[in-house]
Amino acid sequence: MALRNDRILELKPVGLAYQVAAVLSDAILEGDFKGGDQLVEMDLQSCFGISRSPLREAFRELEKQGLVVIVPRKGTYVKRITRKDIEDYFPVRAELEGLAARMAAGRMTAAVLNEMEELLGMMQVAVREGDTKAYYSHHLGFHEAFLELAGNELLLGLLKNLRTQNMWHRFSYQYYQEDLGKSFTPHRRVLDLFKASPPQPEAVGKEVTAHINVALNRFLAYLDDFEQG
Amino acid sequence: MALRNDRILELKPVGLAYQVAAVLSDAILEGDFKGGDQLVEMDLQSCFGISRSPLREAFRELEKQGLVVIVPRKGTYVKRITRKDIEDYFPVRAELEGLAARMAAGRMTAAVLNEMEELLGMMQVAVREGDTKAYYSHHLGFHEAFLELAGNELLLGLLKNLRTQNMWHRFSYQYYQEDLGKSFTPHRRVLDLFKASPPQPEAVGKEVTAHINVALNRFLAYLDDFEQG
DNA sequence: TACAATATAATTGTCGACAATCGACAACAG
DNA sequence: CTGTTGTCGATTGTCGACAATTATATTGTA
Repeated sequence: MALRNDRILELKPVGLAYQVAAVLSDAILEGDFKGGDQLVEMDLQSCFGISRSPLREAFRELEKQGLVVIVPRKGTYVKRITRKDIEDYFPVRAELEGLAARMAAGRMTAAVLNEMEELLGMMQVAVREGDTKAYYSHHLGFHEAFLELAGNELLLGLLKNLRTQNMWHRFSYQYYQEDLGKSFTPHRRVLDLFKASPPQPEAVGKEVTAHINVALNRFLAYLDDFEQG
Repeated sequence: MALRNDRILELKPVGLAYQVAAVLSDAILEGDFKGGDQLVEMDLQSCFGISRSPLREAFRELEKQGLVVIVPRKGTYVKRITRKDIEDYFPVRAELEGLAARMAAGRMTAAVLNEMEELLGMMQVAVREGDTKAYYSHHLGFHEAFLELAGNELLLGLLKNLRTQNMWHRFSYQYYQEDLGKSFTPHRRVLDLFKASPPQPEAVGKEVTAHINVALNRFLAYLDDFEQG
């Protein structure tokens, strides 16, 4: 059998529902739909050229990600991001990432430390070059490095969901530039604490939690300007 | 307007999907389905006398609650509860409830204190009478009292989901009796700390977190006996 | 018998149509 | 003019049938 598995392009991942969910998720994250907009099944059906069944399943998927709310017999609406949502979000994420950091501190390895050091370096470069996209990407990797090390699947899943929403917040408010670089130093501190020997779980956890709560304050300050100015 | 808000009797919740989801949820919690069992659409369809569409939506609902896992093109399976699931679960819940307690401590009211005191009293009665069901119910109320007071919707939602899984664990292992009463004293301490003036958020948070992690150890000890003996 | 290829059955994925429900507006009674 | 009731259009909820995929059984061959 020569040439047997060359999906050149368009390899179907699985199921229309998941593909549609992915597309809609991106669309929402990019701001193609505004908060409060109703996702009308008939419209999207003709738009995608598919039936309503996979669409409805895609809606359920989006609801799981917290991007929409499904109101029975009314419809599916893009979730509105309020200030309170953001105020609620950060403390929860701060606490969970702090927990993850504590757990990771006890099992830190040289390999992961190197990986984080490398990512931190790339973050610094991204700051110098003003490349917000790259900064965010490496920033993401930095956090994921110790989250996975923590080895708690439930925790990992929760934080993944939360991260989606965080990305959404940032997109929604074009907060990128303001944040760029401001969070570099705290990450440096976190990594240094991870290097401590013997491990200092409590200190690392505190630092991570604090760093995220500081990010909340920066975000809220930005929101104040945004709302008033 | 005389008689304006008395729903006399249960007018239809909404939608077959939600009703089915509720029934299946109870069935899983009660152990009518074992972990790993496949929920076959055709079977349940004829069982409930409905179509497959609402069933599939109900599956998505159950997945959101963490009771099943949906494997594309394979099927929907009742989640297997492993020891690691439990080990992962408690620290996360402990951390989040600790956070909720800290937040609630700052806004505690006499009304809520009284409510918690009353619930604690009923828990004690339940212990004396060996009424596990009542104990669990009041225990639930005790926790919910300060969770709601925290005023963080996201946190409340996450913990509600987690609680469902906790209930499931207990059901799965018939852990009820062992636990009965063992957790009474810690709750007494938590409530006393909530009464402190000025409020001591850190102390309350620590106590709550610790109390839940102790519960984990009790559960794991029980599991050891269960597995070996 | 062991193993591979094929045929068959079981199960999920998708579709188009019909029914139930909701919101808005019009018609009507007071 | 105001409040209630009825009708209509729009949208979601449900259904039964068909297509695609996966799992199982059967057959053929060494």
